[in-house]
Amino acid sequence: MSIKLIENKYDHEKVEKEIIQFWEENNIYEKSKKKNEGRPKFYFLDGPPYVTNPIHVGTAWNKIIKDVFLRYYRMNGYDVWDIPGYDMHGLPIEVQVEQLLKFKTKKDVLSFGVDNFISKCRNFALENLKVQENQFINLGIWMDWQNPYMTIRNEYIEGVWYFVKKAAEKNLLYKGEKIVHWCPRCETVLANIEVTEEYREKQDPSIYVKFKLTDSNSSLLIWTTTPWTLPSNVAVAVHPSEKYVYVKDDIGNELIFAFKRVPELEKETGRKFTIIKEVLGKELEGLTYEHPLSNLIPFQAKVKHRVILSEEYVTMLEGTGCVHIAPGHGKEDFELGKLYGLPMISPVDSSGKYTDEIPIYEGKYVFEANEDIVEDLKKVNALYFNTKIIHRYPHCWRCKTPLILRLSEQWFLDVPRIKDILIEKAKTIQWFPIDALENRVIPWLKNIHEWALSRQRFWGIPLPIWICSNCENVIVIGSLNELISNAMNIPPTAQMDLHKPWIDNVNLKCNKCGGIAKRIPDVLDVWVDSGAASWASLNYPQTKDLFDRLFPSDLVIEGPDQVRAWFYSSLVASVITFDRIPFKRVIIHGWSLDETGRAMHKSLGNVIYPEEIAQKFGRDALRVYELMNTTWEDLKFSVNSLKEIYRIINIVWNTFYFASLYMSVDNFDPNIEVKDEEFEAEDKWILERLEELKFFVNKSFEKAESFEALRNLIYFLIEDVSRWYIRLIRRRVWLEENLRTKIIAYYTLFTVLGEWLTMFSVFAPFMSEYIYQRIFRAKFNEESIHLRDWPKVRSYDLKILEDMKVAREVVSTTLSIRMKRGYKLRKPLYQLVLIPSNEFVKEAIIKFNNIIREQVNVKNLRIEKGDDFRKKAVEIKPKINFEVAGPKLRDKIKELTKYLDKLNIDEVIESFNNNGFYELETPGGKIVVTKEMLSFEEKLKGEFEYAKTDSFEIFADFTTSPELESEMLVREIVRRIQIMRKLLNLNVLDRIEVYIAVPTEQEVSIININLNYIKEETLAERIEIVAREKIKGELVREWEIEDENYIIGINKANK
RNA sequence: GGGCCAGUGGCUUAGCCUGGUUAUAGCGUCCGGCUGAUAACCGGGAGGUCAUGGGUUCAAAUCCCAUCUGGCCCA
Repeated sequence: MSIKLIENKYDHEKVEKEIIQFWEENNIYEKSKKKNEGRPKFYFLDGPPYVTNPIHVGTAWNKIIKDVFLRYYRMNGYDVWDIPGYDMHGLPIEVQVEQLLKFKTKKDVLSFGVDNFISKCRNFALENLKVQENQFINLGIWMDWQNPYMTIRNEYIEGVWYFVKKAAEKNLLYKGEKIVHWCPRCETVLANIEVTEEYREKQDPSIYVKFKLTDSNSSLLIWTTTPWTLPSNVAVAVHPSEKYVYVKDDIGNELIFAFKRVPELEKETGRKFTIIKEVLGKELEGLTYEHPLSNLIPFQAKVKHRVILSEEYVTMLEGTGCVHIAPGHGKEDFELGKLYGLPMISPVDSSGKYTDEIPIYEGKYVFEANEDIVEDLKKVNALYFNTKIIHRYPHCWRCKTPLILRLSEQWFLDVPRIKDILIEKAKTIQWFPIDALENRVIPWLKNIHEWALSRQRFWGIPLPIWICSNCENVIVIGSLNELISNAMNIPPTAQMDLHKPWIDNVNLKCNKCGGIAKRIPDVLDVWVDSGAASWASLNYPQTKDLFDRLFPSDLVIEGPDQVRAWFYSSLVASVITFDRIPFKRVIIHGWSLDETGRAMHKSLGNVIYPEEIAQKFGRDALRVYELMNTTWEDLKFSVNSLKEIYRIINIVWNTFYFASLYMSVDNFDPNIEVKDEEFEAEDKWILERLEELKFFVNKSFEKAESFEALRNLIYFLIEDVSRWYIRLIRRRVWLEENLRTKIIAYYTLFTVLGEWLTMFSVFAPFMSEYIYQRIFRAKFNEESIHLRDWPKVRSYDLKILEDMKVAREVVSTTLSIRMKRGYKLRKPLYQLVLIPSNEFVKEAIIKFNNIIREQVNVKNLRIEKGDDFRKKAVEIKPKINFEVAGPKLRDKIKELTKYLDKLNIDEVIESFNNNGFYELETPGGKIVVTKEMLSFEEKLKGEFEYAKTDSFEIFADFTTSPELESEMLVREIVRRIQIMRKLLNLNVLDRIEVYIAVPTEQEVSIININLNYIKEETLAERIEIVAREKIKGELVREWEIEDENYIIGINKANK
């Protein structure tokens, strides 16, 4: 196989189209897996994306990071388990399906038929899965797309059941009455973590209400923003150690509230309060009051309303310091209710409407009832002040309905009981970034509450709990086998599907009394599904071999929101089920924001989809752009920055184009044998530099810092290969014959680029493959770059790396000196004198003196000691201090001025140092010049320029000569011919004929002397110097060189 | 209300853990140069209250405290 030419312009569309097809037709992904079968395992666990919306660039970033690590481990010889997963149950899908079907309530679902609804949900999930799957594949993400895990499959459901069963065995599963966040539209409980998603602005009444004491004219003043909870009020809480006041306002009301709230209340209500009496909160305990609506609400007549104490829940920061307590509709209220044995009243049904317990409001939606209640309070003169407030209030995260708090019976997981174990286990997981454990994970775990597992919905994993209708025995099922062996009846279904409604028809035989046990109708919180992924995705407990081989996962990678979500649910589930951690290593990546730093939201209209970017700039550019970002910092997605990356990728491409151009033209055979001593200094350097790079890249991957690896790779290619190494080997590459040194340069470049590309392929798999196929297949056996092994690292020579740094510094410093002087690079510099600051620098300069000489175009390079050379280059010029010398020398000063330039400075200085003065002999007599009369200025001699760095000083000697001038002229002419070759679009190998008309005879001889050089440089067969009117050629051009006129004509030579 | 992360020229960013000459680089901009990779490349200039205010220290972008802005999380 030979090295093929790649296009001179990077065309991402062509590249990616071809490579996608290539991978598919040749099953490259499958081969990359097969290669490592039976070798050490690497179990990657995909955090399943939820299958509703198409992915955006943030979701893409997540999978792209995963892809990089998967490729890295595959290339390092691991047998990588890489199935993707999808989270497919839950309320979000139900809500979207309901919207499609135009359903308004849960009853609509029931009348539509649960089986029909379930099948709609399943199809919806599967369709969305397909959309996302195609998007992922399209980005070049290599996962086992043929075998994804889906939370809706029977085997997966069993895995989740297994967890519930274990929880039950450990007595962590219990049924309890709790105040829960409830969505009145979806008619189900929501878990805490679902609620915090959606705090949004809502306008509510803000009312102050008088609760008149039973045996006094005074009223407790309470404040609430939820009037609809007032019918359920049974108590008022006050702070025991805060001061409370009895006041009279300017219209005769007698009120009781916290002293600290007086100023705020005066401001808000516009009333003036006169304090009558002060008491401590605890003195109010036990006072009884009348519920203002007791006439309208039958059960309120029976309640004994009283004042209770709470340090914890009474704040002086808002309200009145007298807190309305409704244990059926508030978490704190509920806690206090239990403590004081208060009645738990919750006259609101699952759809958020009042029940018949309150006949006058029966059937009314609570938020709509607010106004009625306010009116009714007004009627009985209990409403003290009424206004509106806009505050943050929880809403249903899917349907955006405001939530209510409601007492309800649910199944809970007693997580707080295993809190300490969870924290201990979390500490044995390796978290990236390392601060995440202390700063995010542990604080979250310290703060956990019980977990409400049950949902009163349809599209979810059925809770595997059966209750005996006879003896109320609770049976929890942990697998399909267990279900079958305990079932009284398995409904005949062609396809057994563990979802509702099928499962609801399975009755079990009670293992205590033999009675009939029926399943509770609830499904599981969808967060439980993914929490079991670490084993359910391996079909455990249905089959055991995968689990035994793989569990626990070696790596998971997700966003910061998963600390409280998936990382948490996985930890809880795994610890409960196996007493083991679910994964050993966690990488937490940042959040994707738009260019201005705002989170991407559909509603903000700032969502960017990967397809748009891929189409414009290519998948590799998107990947490289996202992967360059520090993984655990937020990614501000900016198209402008992405364009920069696109440019970088172009340089990468260009570098490979350069290689492919010359190697293919020269038919370079990369399979040659090369001996160590054949390498030139720059070859040795780049090869050592490559080793250093490999070392850095590996180290970065060990620290999970793939972004550092990538930055190092790109820096190396641009800075060291493209801008330096290739510049150094140019002359060797232009050599016409297949000289050994040229072959060695090719060999070196081939080696470096080959290893580099292999590492780069995990980041930019498409272009890497494309280039590999054309250039590197000529040597490497692997059918695809992705079947290659990760390059091996050896120890490397640091000294040569340091030496080259010195050489590069010399070159750039000298170029900058030339620039200052306006001295063209084409014009050779006479001499460069370097004064190294130490031995090490000196050695480096000697080692790379050829490179330096060539790069700065200098004839002589000398190394000198500083002081010696300074004398030659620096001129010391005396200056007369007229204000000192004038008065003393008077008219003789003219004489001194005349002789000033002729003074022997060394003599003068010596005399000054010895005597303090100098005697100047002039025809007009002696002049005594004192030290004070002269000052000295150090000045570089005209032909010198000077520069200094930490490592060396440079004197550049710009002395010119006819030889240097002619050399420049020759190079100028060569350059003009080269431009003309380009204009004629000639191939690098095409030969030409040249005709030149020059201004004077002098140039004729210069050109004649250098004829061979010009021929070689320009591939000219013939050069003729002719008169201006005799110029011919396909292209004729007039040129100005050093203000003189030349005419050049060129022709493609006949073969 | 609480916790965590970030704030560095017009833009994107390195450095911060482990304090130490003149704060990194790219883009953009201005000037110049090179070029057998040629719609690539190189050199130089201008451009900075290192978010703000305190503190520790001989010395702070870096460590500590407070504040502001944005993000994430919790209540």
